[in-house]
Amino acid sequence: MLKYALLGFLQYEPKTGYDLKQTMDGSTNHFWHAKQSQIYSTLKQMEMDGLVQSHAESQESRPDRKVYTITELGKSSMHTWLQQPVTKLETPKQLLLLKLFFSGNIEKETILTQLRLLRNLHEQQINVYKTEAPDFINQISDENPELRRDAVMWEATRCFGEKFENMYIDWLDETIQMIKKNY
Amino acid sequence: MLKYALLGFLQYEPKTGYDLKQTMDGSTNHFWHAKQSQIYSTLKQMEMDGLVQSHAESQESRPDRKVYTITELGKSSMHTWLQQPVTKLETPKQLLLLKLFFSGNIEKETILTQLRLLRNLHEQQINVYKTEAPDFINQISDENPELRRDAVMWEATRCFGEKFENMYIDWLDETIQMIKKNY
DNA sequence: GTTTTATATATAACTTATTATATATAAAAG
DNA sequence: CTTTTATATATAATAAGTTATATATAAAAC
Repeated sequence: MLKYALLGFLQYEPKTGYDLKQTMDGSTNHFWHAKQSQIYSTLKQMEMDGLVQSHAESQESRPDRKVYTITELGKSSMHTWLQQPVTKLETPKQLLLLKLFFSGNIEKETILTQLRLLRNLHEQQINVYKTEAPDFINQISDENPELRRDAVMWEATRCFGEKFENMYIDWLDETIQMIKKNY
Repeated sequence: MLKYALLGFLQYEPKTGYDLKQTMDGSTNHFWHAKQSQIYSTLKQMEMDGLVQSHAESQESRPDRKVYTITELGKSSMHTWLQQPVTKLETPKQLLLLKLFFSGNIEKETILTQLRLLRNLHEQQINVYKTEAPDFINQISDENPELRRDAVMWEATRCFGEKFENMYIDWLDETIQMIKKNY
């Protein structure tokens, strides 16, 4: 599926693997991420499949930039994918839940410490969604009115992140209380 | 990480790869899943690493059962893992959010149809958490009082699933309204 | 002035996960 | 009585993802 994320960004403008990594880290990271090495090898595969085309751009004092441009095949392939609905529930892997599931004979305080540590991490993440993210979206949609519809979608994914983190913290608080009582 | 899921179940009793697949499908599936082939190859690797030991059990009219038993090394390895806290936020991949993020020039009705379809799937899943899952947990913890603490943990993961699905449906409803208005 | 960080690209080795396929039998369904 | 489903085990081929490493330069920090 990574190829669709890359095609998605290349629809706006040509980019290098490096650019794509930076862009993903700053936007889709909370629901789609990839390592640099995976982006490079996926781009290579995508060029072989005719979805993108690369050309070298020389720079004065840096190595050449290998800039990828989306092809017509890439555009139609992306469009087709976007039309298709998600027909199966996703059950993403959650390390914390796996650990908790088997923690029936772990000391009470060890578990509580783990849950409180995780609560801090999630609280930090909420602030990212509440401040950084909306600024970024408002800025883009003010400066580029033609991206208004895109910005609606970006805002929807930001909302999801915020809701998810709030739900997660609620659950952590309930679980901490539950373990205090019943354990 | 799959090995810890397998070790976790083998702590209760020896099982075959087939058993483990059935058990996972019926319990950890919403936060940890694996294909049969992955379970078989992971068990093989785990035996080489000394975490489990297998023995053949012959059956009258079926192929032999290859039953895996957890070793002392497996038990201590599992215990060590359970003590370690989760120190990084997980950002699980979500196909629907990726698709939505790039749906800025997809027809309104196409997106709304996709979101409504997904809403149905999540509503079905809520019922699983609200009925099937708690029954299973109550039954086990009544019949096996020594598993009371385990059942507390299982209930915590079930709660997460229920909360997650409720949050997801709320978000879908809000997003559907938002797209109706702003698109 | 030396170290660190950022820019920019890329590969090798490895781990993890998925899809497809193979064998074999018995019970249940049509 | 034929097909399908369930039980039970397993491998091959492929795809996806991670970790570690390599090269090269310039700007910024210490």
